[in-house]
Amino acid sequence: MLVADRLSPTSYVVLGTIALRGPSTSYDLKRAVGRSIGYFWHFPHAQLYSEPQRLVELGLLDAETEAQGRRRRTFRLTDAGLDELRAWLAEPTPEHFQMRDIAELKLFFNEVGEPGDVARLAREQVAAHRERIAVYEDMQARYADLDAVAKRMITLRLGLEMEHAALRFWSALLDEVG
Amino acid sequence: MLVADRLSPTSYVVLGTIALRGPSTSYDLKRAVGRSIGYFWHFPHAQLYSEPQRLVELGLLDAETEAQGRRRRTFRLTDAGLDELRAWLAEPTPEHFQMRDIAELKLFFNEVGEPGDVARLAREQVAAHRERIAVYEDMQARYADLDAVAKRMITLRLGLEMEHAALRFWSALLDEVG
DNA sequence: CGCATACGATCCGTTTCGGACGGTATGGCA
DNA sequence: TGCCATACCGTCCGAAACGGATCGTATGCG
Repeated sequence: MLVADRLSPTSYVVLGTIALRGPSTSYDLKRAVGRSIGYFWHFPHAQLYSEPQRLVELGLLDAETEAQGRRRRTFRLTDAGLDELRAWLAEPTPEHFQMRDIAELKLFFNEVGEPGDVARLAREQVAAHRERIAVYEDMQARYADLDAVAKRMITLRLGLEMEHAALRFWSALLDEVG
Repeated sequence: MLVADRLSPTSYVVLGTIALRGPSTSYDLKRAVGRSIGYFWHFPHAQLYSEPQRLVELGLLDAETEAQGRRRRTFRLTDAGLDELRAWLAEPTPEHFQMRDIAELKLFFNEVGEPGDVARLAREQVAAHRERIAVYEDMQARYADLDAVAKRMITLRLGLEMEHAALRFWSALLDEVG
């Protein structure tokens, strides 16, 4: 069995984050993911504890446990791990993105609800997307000139495009239904 | 324990789809979801067989089994089920939408890859989003004047906004690195 | 009549999920 | 110095989600 067959997107998040930050504990990963990828890829933290262990067993990471104190486990990329990550970056991406938007679901079923529901929903969504846009713009402003992270920050532009698209849609809908 | 606490978005997809189409078998649900919600909310078909049964136990659906032949089970909404659905439609939606976009993940980690990777990725994504836009536009054209489904088709507009946003982003990126 | 194909349903092992919990270090204050 | 509050850090576990494999049933066609 190919190693790559045993890997999920989660695996690559772990490999990639360690590649970017250097040797990391699970807690480091948790915080790093929370501040970055977490915004566009939902992630239960428990995975950041189990997944690295799996990757060690597959030979893509190795681990070192602190001698005393908390006995934190620090994971670092092996050569095989880096190769695997690079291969993944180079290969085609057949899956289309997936969305999970409760609001869109509610909108789809709006016929069943009360007349006012759609307007309330739209108002809420407008507010939520505005808020998120503010967060992204703030991040962009704070990191814009840090060369070290500039290349990662490009995903923020995609996030902003998406948020603006959603905002446009819900605003227009709100105009229509009042 | 409140009934609503035992419900997931999946539950509302089932309740909502039955509300829109009337009494349905699991297979009906599977096809209906595949043609509509499936485009913006990923769904393993097995759930459409287990979830209705759960909802029967919660009193939100009731079921009738064909006497002979395939003994299909047809599910219909109970009053409690309709109330539950309506309550959900009326209540606030605190969660922000979630995306899962492998391409965005790869872009975030692009520093680790080869220089050409980003351009290849962008080219792929441009093609994929163009294709999806064509599908949506086709659906829109075909159903535009069917009053029966017009209200649901509004979610298509949101889907199109999202796809165009993604397309804009990847096209611009391609211009920059391509 | 027999076979190919689409229809319809279920099973089951694996992975994900997320919330709850429990232990550990640190700094401040009494 | 000892205690407490708080942040830090890690794990567990039941419940869903997942998806692929499988299996019976009807239908149409040669």
